[in-house]
Amino acid sequence: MEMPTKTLKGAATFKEAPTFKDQRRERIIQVARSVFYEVGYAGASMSMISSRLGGSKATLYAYFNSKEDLFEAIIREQCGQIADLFLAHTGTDDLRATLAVMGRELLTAIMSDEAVRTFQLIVEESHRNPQLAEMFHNVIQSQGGSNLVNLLQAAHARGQINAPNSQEAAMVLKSLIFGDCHFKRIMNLAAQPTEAHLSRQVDLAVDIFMAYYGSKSAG
Amino acid sequence: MEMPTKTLKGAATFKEAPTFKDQRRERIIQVARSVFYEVGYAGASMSMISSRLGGSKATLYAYFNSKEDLFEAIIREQCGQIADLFLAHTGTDDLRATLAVMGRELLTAIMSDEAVRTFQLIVEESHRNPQLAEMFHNVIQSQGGSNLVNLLQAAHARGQINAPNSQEAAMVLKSLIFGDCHFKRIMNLAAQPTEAHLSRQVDLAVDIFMAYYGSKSAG
DNA sequence: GGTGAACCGTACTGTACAGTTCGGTTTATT
DNA sequence: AATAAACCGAACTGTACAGTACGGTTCACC
Repeated sequence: MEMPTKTLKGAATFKEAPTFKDQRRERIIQVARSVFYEVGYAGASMSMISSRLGGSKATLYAYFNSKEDLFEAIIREQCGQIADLFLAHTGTDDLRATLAVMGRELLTAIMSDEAVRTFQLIVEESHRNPQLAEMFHNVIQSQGGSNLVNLLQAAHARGQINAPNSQEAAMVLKSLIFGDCHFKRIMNLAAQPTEAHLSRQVDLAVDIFMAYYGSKSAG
Repeated sequence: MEMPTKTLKGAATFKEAPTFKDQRRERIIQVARSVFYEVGYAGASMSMISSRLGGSKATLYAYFNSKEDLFEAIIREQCGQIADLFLAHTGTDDLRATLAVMGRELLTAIMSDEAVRTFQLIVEESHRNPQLAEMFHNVIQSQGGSNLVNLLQAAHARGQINAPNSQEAAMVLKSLIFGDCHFKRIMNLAAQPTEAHLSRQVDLAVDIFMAYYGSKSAG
């Protein structure tokens, strides 16, 4: 069903073809995303999407079998973009600095307009489509979190902190970093935080974290 | 428009009448709530509600002018019920114990099935109806939170903790108490926590909180 | 310059919904 | 028993939607 062998688009036969219809697919996702993000899943209609797209509804259905399919593709793509925000970190000797950097990264990612709206839509659809929630959580947990777990584990082994349960310690740090920003943001009760607010939040989180795990014997 | 003077229902003229139609109104809210909670706002229909209620749709509209009205009444009532879960607390000398008790109360309330579902519905509707989000947040913040702020303020004044910014300290404690339970719960990725898990979470939160604010100079 | 796939526009099918209307019926107050 | 309010059931209005059908059109490739 998918283009067997076929020289295409002038550009010779690279392994990664320039994609005749992948481009269109990408554009559909872009447009549909903006519609879903404006009016929510239930509020959006395929007619609205196709009209804003410019083409016909039939074309839309040639790329996606259903509204649900399209929505899923959008969330999937968005999760990928959020995951890309998390860089790989190797711990340095300055643990506090490393945690602060990772914390800023995490908080910035999760508080971005796109991530917040994605989260809201996932919550809205979490009954009909629980896999989306799992996927999103994996992005935050694994991409943004297992980094953290590994780092804390290493720091524990090095004796920089006393955190035998690195999973739990990572959870604590994440909770401190999020603060109540995220909670409020999800309800549209707060705008994207300023750089200053963000820094304050992360620094406080690291301070508190280190006060507990830094030196004394813990749990 | 509302029953001028009228002896009613056998029961004599108390100030708080036994309510001929308030009972029915209450029952409508009950039924509608269960429907909204099962299928969400968009997924629910007034026909479904009235049929499950037993009466006719016209009766339903005699009590509530619109679907939106009905939904709002439900959320409002639910917020009231959640607020009722928070008791008044006067600080004792044992600060840790007091914090643990309040923490358990807060976590139990916010992690209950009803509170979680209410939160999800509010998120779903937060674009169309931002006041609901505000109301919900007020319940958590003011009922469950200003207690905490006052208590921490008093503890600071008494020298039990060093937290000049009691607002911020309360935020920190709340974040620690919530942990990642709430985050996961909202996405339907976790069930109601067990008593043991709940206790562990709160005790850890209080430990970390006191490690930072308990003795040394902070912020 | 001809073949076929992708596309367009538009109209259609069938369904579902919010909210209304209305004639008949119960129920409670006098 | 008489009066009026509340209620029932069921049909109805108008709208909006997901998804399909189809004849005509572009456009890439041979």
